Amino acid sequence: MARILITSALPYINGVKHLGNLVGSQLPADVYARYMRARGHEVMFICATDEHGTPAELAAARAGKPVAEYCAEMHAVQKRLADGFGLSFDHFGRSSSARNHALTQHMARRLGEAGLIEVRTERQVYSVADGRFLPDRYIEGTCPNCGFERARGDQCEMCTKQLDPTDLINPRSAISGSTDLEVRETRHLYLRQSLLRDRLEAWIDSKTDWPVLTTSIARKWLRDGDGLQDRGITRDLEWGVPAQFPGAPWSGMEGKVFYVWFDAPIEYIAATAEWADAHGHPDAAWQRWWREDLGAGDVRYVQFMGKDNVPFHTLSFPATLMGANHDGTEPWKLVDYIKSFNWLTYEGGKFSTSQGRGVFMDQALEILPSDCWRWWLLANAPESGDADFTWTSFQSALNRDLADVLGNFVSRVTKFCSARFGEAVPAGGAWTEAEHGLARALDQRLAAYGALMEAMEIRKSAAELRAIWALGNEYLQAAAPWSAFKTDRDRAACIIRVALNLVRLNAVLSAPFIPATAQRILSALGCPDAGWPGAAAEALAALPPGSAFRVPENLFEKLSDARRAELEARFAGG
RNA sequence: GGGCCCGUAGCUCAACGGUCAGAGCAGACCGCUCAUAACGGUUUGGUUGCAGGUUCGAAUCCUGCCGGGCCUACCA
Repeated sequence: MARILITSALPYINGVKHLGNLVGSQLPADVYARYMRARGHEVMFICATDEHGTPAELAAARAGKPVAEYCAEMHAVQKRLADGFGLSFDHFGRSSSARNHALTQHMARRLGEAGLIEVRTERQVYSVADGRFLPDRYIEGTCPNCGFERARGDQCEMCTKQLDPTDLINPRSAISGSTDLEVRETRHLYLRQSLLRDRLEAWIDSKTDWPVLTTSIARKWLRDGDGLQDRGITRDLEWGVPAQFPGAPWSGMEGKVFYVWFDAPIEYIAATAEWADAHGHPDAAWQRWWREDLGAGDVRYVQFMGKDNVPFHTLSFPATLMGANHDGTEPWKLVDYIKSFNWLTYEGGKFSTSQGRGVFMDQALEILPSDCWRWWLLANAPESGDADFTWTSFQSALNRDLADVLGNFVSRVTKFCSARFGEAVPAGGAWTEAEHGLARALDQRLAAYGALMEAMEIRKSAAELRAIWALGNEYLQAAAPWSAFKTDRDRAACIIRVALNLVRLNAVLSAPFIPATAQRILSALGCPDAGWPGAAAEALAALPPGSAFRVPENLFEKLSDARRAELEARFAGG
């Protein structure tokens, strides 16, 4: 039995996430976690809301609420949606938790003691009307290069020129529109990650099995220009982890908080501590996942994220953990494998909150059960390149894969048995070559499925799973119990007994992808407790003759053309 | 500007130096009738974006070009 630590990128707090966000980290992480648990491994699956930063403060202001209250509410919303999608986090924490405050400050102090933090004075744009410093992209003005009037302070979207906010002509606050801006001096803490450049590069180089997408982004940052740049890790904001605290090896940081990207990854650790607290466990319970000197030596740590998160997870966060262990007394667990994803687009374009374009998590659950979404999203996860959500593709996956191939198989087997033998696994008959052939085919596919799941090949795993579902229909067609029943009742009983067991096996194997449906099947079969199969021949005999079942309601309702067209129109945005 | 990824059957993708380039969907034909008119089988369909090069052999490696996407460090 292995011990596997899994973290999914933290969803940002300022609103409900769309399907692309879901499939970019949390959903595939969930599949992996469920699979590993099913294989009997000890799993710790952690996620949390990422609650700090300028957008959170602005969203709270727009909602007319104190930011703490806003975040608490949005956390509850995201928690409810995560539950709705069956995301099986061991803990869904909050980056604003007391645990994260303490741990972030602890890490910062350790980095300070290691000489990896320095105070720098810089000049930033301050908006008097908004009462806050403005990040570059929150300043708008006319592009000095092309004359575009709504250029952002970091870059002009029209001519793509990189800008400095002070380059803009007629600059104004993107928040309030105020032109009452001034450049003020402010002091910030910088993480001197450039000092760790060589160690980070050696560490990245040692990860020969990582996806190209992951390592190429990391190398780009390590080598681009003058190499890895130091990074400001504080901001002039109200809401966050205070950068000045008792024991801090610096002064003058009053009124400032740590940068959201500094404290967010630390929340992976803090959320595990939150988990321990919630279950009344001592610190040792979470430390054995995160500290190599306290039991994490045999942990395999896997992170799931969208490609935009890669620089922070391959460089800044490892630099933080390496630096915090400068004297060898705090060996924090570094990530062993990073699974990164491309983007999901919507009908050929981008998801857009402002335009109401694309499907968001709350809307999805109102339309159809979570497993329908899980299945399409996972079977089409953006692994090798961006993937595109279309209603046509979604309809096909739902109607063909789920309703016809899987759902109808369960239906035809249970109904046939119910009508001919009653609602219990029938006895009689012995295996023939047809059953042995089925078992051999299953063994092969099971091995392939397992290998793909171990490798986190999500799409390929889904395709293999679908092929396993199809084996049931092929077997029934070849064995034809409806014919056998007329001449050889025992033969038909044997076929249906095997088929009912295959229904059970399908439920077990499908659980990582469509957990709710798997549970419905298993409970209909009266065996909610189902272990991962070994040899197919044994798995096909797990339900003994006489064991009672009931015919479940149809597992999946199909999506009609009319309904599809209606949904297409509803979410087209614009 | 620089960097990275992608471009394979009508559609979505697989194959990552080696038997006729595969699968699902869509299309055609045949079969079955237990089942959500569901299922099974057969089959049509590709000068692998373009042009060169390396190699006994290239979708796969190299060069250039065309097209699409992403990143480029104060959004997260």
